[in-house]
Amino acid sequence: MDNQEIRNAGLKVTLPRVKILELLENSTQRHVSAEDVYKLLLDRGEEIGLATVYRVLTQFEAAGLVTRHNFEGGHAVFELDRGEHHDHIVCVVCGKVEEFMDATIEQRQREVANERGFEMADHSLIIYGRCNEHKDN
Amino acid sequence: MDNQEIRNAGLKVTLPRVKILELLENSTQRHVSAEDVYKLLLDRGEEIGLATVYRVLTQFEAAGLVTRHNFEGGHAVFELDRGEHHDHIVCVVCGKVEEFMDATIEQRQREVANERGFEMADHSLIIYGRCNEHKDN
DNA sequence: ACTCGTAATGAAAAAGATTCTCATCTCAAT
DNA sequence: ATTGAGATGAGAATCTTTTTCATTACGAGT
Repeated sequence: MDNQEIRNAGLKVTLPRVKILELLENSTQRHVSAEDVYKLLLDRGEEIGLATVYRVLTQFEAAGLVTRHNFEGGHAVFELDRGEHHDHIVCVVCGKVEEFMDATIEQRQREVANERGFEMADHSLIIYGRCNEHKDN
Repeated sequence: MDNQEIRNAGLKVTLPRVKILELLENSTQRHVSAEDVYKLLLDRGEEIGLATVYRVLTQFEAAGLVTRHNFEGGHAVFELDRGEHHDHIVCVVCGKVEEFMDATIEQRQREVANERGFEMADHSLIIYGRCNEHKDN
């Protein structure tokens, strides 16, 4: 379970780390900022310092447990890695985020990289648009 | 020339705006942060306040003159729009940035958005990889 | 060219996000 | 249980960006 994942990451199994990982697994929000994590933990009665939240999230990222996204808004959001890769589409009006995976795009990205002598390691694709409810505005 | 572009954006033609636009056109760096712009202007002997640089860049973005990128690093970078849209491929070893445009990917993005009830307004695609000289490492 | 109202600027303060410092505490190997 | 390395918490510090507000500059109309 959690403890093993943390251990595998080469980190000591501490209460803050366990609680943060639990929260990421159980939260209804898929994309949370450090501040979000801090507050959600408070709601659950866990008083874990904000600095620790930042530290742990950064460590989880380095360990490949979570991914950090630099969406717009001046702050990073984190997402628990669940194996399956996907990209994001964000509503510029309400901020709603949906996920998608498109084989054609994935394939072409790899080709584009190769054509330019690059070996693709990773990529970040975010589509911005107006969702159903905000197409007018 | 510049003045007209600024006027077309619905902005008054002021010295700071002209100087910043000039700098973006002549700079060798394609991607500059607000801080970069501020310092490059200082180097040229133009003392324009940092707050003004932020304001003007934001206005230029709203006017479609420049694009704001949220690369990693905790700060935004701006790039002068030269008409032709393109995405970026970044070498994770040396930081080299190349630009590309792929019609297939562009097309699929629009389709993916539509399939999900979104109307695409913009997108950000960054491929990370190892360039020619760093494929080993 | 001159006047005048509006919009723009600069400096400093404020706000927001993230990192750092350091004294204290906790995990886990012995 | 002991102990030392690593982790934590609180607050300070740093960095980026925005806001405030008094002053200044643009440009429309004369």
